[in-house]
Amino acid sequence: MAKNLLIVESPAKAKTIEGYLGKDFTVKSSYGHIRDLIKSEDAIDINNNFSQKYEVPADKKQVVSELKKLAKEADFVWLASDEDREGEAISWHLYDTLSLKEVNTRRIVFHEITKPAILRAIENPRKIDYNLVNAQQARRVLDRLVGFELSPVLWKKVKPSLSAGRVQSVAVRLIVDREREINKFQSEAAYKITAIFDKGKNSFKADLAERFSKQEDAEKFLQDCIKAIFEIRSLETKPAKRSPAAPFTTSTLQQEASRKLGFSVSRTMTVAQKLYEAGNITYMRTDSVNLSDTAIDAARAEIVTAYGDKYYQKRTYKTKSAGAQEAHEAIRPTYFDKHTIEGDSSEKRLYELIWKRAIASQMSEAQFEKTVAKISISTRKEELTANGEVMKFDGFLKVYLESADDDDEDDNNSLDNDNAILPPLSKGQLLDLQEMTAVQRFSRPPARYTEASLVKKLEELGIGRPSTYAPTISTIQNRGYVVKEEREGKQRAYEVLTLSNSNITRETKTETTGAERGKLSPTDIGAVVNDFLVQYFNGIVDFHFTANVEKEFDEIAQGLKDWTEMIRTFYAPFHKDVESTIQTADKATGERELGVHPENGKKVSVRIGRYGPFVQVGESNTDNENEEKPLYASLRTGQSIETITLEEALELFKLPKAVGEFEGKVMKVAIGRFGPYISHNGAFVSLPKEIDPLDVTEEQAIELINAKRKKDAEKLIKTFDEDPTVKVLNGRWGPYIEFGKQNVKIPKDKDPASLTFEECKALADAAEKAPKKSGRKFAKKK
DNA sequence: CAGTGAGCGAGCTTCCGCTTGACTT
Repeated sequence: MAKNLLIVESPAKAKTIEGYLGKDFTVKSSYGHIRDLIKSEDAIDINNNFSQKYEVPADKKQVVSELKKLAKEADFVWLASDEDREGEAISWHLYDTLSLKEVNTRRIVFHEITKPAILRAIENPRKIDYNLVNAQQARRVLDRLVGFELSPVLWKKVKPSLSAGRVQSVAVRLIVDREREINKFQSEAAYKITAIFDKGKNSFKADLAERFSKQEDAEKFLQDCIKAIFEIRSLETKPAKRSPAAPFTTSTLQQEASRKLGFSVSRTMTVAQKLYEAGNITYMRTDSVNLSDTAIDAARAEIVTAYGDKYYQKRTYKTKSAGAQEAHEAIRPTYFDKHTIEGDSSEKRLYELIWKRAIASQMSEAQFEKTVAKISISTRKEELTANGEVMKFDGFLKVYLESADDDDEDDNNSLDNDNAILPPLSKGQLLDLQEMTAVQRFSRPPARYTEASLVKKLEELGIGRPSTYAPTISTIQNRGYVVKEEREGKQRAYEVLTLSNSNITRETKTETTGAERGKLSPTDIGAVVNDFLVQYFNGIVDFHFTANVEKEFDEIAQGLKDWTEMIRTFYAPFHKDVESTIQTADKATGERELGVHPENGKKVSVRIGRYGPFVQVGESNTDNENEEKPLYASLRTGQSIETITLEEALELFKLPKAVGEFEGKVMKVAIGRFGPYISHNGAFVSLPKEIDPLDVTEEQAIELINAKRKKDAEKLIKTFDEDPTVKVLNGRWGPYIEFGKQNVKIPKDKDPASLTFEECKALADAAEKAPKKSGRKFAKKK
């Protein structure tokens, strides 16, 4: 039996370290935290210095008992969890739960998984740092108190099962605020002037910094240019340079994989996890941009061999994010000489991205020569500007260029042609105008957040951690606060004036604007919950709340502050707010009056109900028995109680409507949870997007029903005489049986075409009896 | 899933941060 037990957080790390340490060491993993606060409300005793009740969750029992057994047999136990607040707490929980003794327990830390770093750590053991543990307890207790006191307020005042927390509620707030900025935004149009000078390969572009908001001013400008003389008044050339970006952290990896590979934040993490477990990259949940010395050496060797000395530039990076705890290295390839890896295409692509970014981070800067030519116009006081850029040395750009977010590229400034190459020019040179255009451009509203740009923002605010960015984004979507949507763009007309051959022509063109994919927008419930929290708990959803408490956690970690004192100071007023809100606040429904019905003069209003947002026509609580009951209609997907108009709301009452008959049964069009559909004789057919549910014709409906039947028939493998509702079908994941409301997968060793009814029944019964594994948390209510 | 919205009340929901699989009609 090994004399030493060393415990780290991650099993992949354990494997690597075991290789470095030889047979005197058994290296095991705790799989993260092994204990947590008990689930019930009495986990924290408010009246007894916030003392906590912990338990080992069911899925950690096995890990703990194995570690306990090994710890008993070992001479020394080395606690090697990460060197940050959470890691220190993990060590303490291990110490406590495994009943370790101080004499044979060692706490060690390292920031990189390299042999020298591990050996150095083993030579420098220390004791558990209880200040750091206390800081973690403060963090844990604060989050529990906030989450478990705020959420029930929402259950009472908004809707059951909702949630609020220090991190998620701010994430939702960012998205709600952004949506309102967009709704409020008034687009302004202005004419942008661009000129093309000279011919053939000498031709180049120049533009005007000023824009004209009135068409007649733009036209006047072009008019003035017909007879003008264009002369280069000044010519300035200066060197410019560009430096590589730091190697990836979790957040920057998520952003770049989203922009360059189109990965969602959670997909990036799943793929990165595979790369990590296969030993191809370092740990993927990190806030550090630091590379180990061995990594820098390996990168240098790689760069010098592949590109030569002058491409190498040793660089060290400093983190910019406020809350960084830097327990790990930056994300980098384990071996820089491994250019490609085994794996599926997403693993290969993500690895390539990581490899390039890490390599580029140790390369020399790219050098440019920037030229700015100012061109005077004899008939006007304004000047045109031509920008040119020539790359003198590519440097790091040989391997990697960081891309920018949508909202970074700004077509409102006049520098969007600064990558162009200018022909040889000289001061005083006269230019020959080929063409000049005045194009109507519109100012753009702020961009909606993508998952990745939300992560970026949260990181800037110091909210959330590398391990929680992806889960937080899932949470706010699962709670129904936020949706990720595709938005179709709208057509917009714009004017183009062209001056060519001393002649000005005018043309109206159209462009698509506002088309978006994968952007986050708030739901009505998200907005109502947000407004409620902002009104009654502004301190908690304040963007700086986390940053402020983090400062206090740091003081606790340094031993300068008592953690119970900090929590007490926070909790007293917070709890008072909770109590008074429960007492005084009205139920939040987001109710908004749209006006009165044009025909019967009844009040039309929208609000959130048990089943989501809806319109109501007429008063609900009438004292008069004789008065008619109000009418209700649900809003459609994409509509919001905040922006819906009276006209749109009244449209909703036109459905469901009968569109005709088919095979002696009525066909009805209605809007369901998944969009507009036709119902006919107990069957349902979704309407394609391009058909407006309000003007579906009888012919269209019949056609759609027949198309659906045909498609279903293609999926069908067989049916049975015993029970025609039981079907064997070909699905997206292979063949399955539809047995009543149950879908049962057919095992690979069975041929779907030759299944008998009895076999199907047996498979369905077996699936029914099989214990429902709780992978998903969407427990269906009866 | 497939057009619901009264009011009452039992019993449920909920946080953030460490980890990895199990899961997907």
